[in-house]
Amino acid sequence: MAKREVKIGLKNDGYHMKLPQEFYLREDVVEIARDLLGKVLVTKINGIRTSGIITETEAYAGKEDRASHAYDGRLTSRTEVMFRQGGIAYVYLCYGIHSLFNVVTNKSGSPHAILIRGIQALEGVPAILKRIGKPTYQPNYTNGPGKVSKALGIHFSHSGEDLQGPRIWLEDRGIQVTKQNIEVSPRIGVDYAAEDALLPYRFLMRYT
DNA sequence: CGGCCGATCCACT
DNA sequence: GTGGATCGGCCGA
Repeated sequence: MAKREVKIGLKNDGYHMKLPQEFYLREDVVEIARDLLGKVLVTKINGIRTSGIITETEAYAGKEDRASHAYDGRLTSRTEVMFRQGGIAYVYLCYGIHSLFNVVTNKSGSPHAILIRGIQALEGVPAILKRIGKPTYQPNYTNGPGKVSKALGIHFSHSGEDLQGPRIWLEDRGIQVTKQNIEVSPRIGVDYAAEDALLPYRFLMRYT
């Protein structure tokens, strides 16, 4: 088998297994953030299919989490997406330049989300390289949240997209990630969140 | 309205 | 290690 284009499931896109809605509806956003390591984030933007293995995530635990955009129930036209039922994308503009992609989880009214902070490119590498303007792929080209969106063609206008839909979704391709391969740490860039800044809500996949 | 600032990245020293 | 890029969201007046 030369490529990773292996038929391992039959659902929606006819080739791979999309993570089902129930995956996103679970209560514990921290657990889901851990589960997302090793899953595959796929986009088909303007007919171009690109994907990557998720290697880094951060959980944002809703109204009680001072680091979350939805802290204290803050409901605005931007954060409204987080309050919807899990299984959709929350994408917002950061520093005026970067679109940051999040997975919304939990039931309607519980604004939990997971920031995807890193991937390892899997499919559509030429298209990814074209988007990021590099000649050859290096893992550090997709090891930050802004870089993830740039590589996969995700824009903040995609906020609210259904993850069972045709443009952005996640797949399980059977990549095993054991506890030994997971590193846990506090979240990045949330110093403003007081005591919540130290919560161990960041997960990284150790891979060689 | 006006002003501040962010769940970042990269080039440069 | 530092600073500039760059602009929508948010809050206060």
